[in-house]
Amino acid sequence: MLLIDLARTSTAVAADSARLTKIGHLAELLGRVGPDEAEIAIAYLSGELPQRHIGVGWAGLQDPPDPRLAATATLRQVDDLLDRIKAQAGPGSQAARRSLVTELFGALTRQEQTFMMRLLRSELRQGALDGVMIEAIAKASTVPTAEVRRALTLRGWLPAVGAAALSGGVEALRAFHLEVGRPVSPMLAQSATSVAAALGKLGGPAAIEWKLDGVRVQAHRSGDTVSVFTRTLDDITARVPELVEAVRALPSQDLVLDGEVIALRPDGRPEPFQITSGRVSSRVDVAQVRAKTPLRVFFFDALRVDGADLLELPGEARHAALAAAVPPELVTPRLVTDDVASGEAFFADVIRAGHEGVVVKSLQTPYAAGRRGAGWIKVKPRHTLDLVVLAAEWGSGRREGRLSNLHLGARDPRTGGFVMLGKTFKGLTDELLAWQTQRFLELAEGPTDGWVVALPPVLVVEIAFDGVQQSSRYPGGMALRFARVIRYRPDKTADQADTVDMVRSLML
DNA sequence: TTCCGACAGTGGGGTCGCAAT
DNA sequence: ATTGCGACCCCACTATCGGAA
Repeated sequence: MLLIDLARTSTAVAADSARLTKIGHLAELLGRVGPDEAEIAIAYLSGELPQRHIGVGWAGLQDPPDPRLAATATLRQVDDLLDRIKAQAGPGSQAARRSLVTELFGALTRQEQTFMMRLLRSELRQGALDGVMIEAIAKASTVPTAEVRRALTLRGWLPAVGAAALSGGVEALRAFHLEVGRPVSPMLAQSATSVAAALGKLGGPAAIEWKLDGVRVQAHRSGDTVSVFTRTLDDITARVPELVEAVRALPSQDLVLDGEVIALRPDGRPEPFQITSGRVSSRVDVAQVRAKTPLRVFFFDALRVDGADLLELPGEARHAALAAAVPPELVTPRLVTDDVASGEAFFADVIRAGHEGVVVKSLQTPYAAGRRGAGWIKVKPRHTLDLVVLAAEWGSGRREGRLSNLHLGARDPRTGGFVMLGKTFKGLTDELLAWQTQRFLELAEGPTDGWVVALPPVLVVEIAFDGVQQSSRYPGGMALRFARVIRYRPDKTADQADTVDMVRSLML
């Protein structure tokens, strides 16, 4: 199949906002693709690459060569070239990559170039990714959607699942099963603003667990072989030897466990996320960083114990299996209750202990891998500050032509100026985007660089955030974590905005 | 007819490791 | 040694479609 077929389908998918129409276009194409190119087609049209990553990003895609007029590139040819790009390593690899990228784009028409550019930048913008592709695969292979989802849960990679469905139907999908050593898409949580709200959503007794501010891990054990995977299914076994040892020391020889690793201080309080993240990211001299920053693991779910797949079991049964397989010091602390007051008290204790929050979990729901299932609801405390808008950046995609990303500053009483603490684009409605674009342009002073519009510090905006972290990027040495807009504060002037000292007092 | 679950899109800060300068 | 870049950790929120209620 030719790349132009995919590019045309992508254009058609993007052209109509109706999901059923998108599914129709995608299914039509999947009906035409040969078995040897099905994985490539599914990957590209759901916004990913069979190679996952090829070491080329935004900077490596500048200045493509002139497009060709005739479309001749096949999926197989493009895939081979991406393989070669990914394979480059060592001195001279950047130049080699650049030259191969030029070769690739030089073989494409304008429409194909646009498609490839978006794909490689992870900005497909056709209103269809995995979720829509799942439906298209089901339609093209006349298989129930639930069967595709089930297989994806267990295999973790849609192109492989889709190719199987297209060539072998339901039978081929049924052949996918939980395999020790191959990661499962982890179950995700929804959010609520309070424990009471979370309990209300679930109705009835629920488990309230510590939410640790660390890195999600999925540990697999088969005999002496232990593998550890992240939320995105990357293998980090070599970086977390303490976890490998802990799992190997368990009596059970056959395990798949879900949990979190985190660096704790000697007094048991958590290190800032930056410390845990840095430790888990380190690949060189692991023994050395381990001695300095040991990791602890806390498991909260069991997907397999001693030959039994537990995914379909209710949460409480899975937890019972976990508690039987793992000693209590490796299990995430929890409270099972339907009493709002004791739940809120538990939450307050967790926050006092320095942790991120809690996850309220249904006792009934199965492990809904890869989806933000309604069975898990996270609750975190929310801080707010009144900050001053210092500048704004032009948005892209559906925010093109709108001033979107706000630069936020706190008042510095010593200088009378403002200290930037970070940016945010979150929490803005279309209406607010339109309003602020107009208002900012009225206020803007002086020329802009076409990207950032500087503003006089007069507008006050209420910002929610999860915490203050150390920063080497911003002049105050601190930045807000997960900042989002709550509302503008027209009732406040800039000299009533919160101060850097107040922000600094939150950084502990 | 209204409600709501799921999805896609739009980006945020920080860290590490590698290649280039 | 320092800088630029890609990849990955953590992530919040709104708009939209279409099935559920």
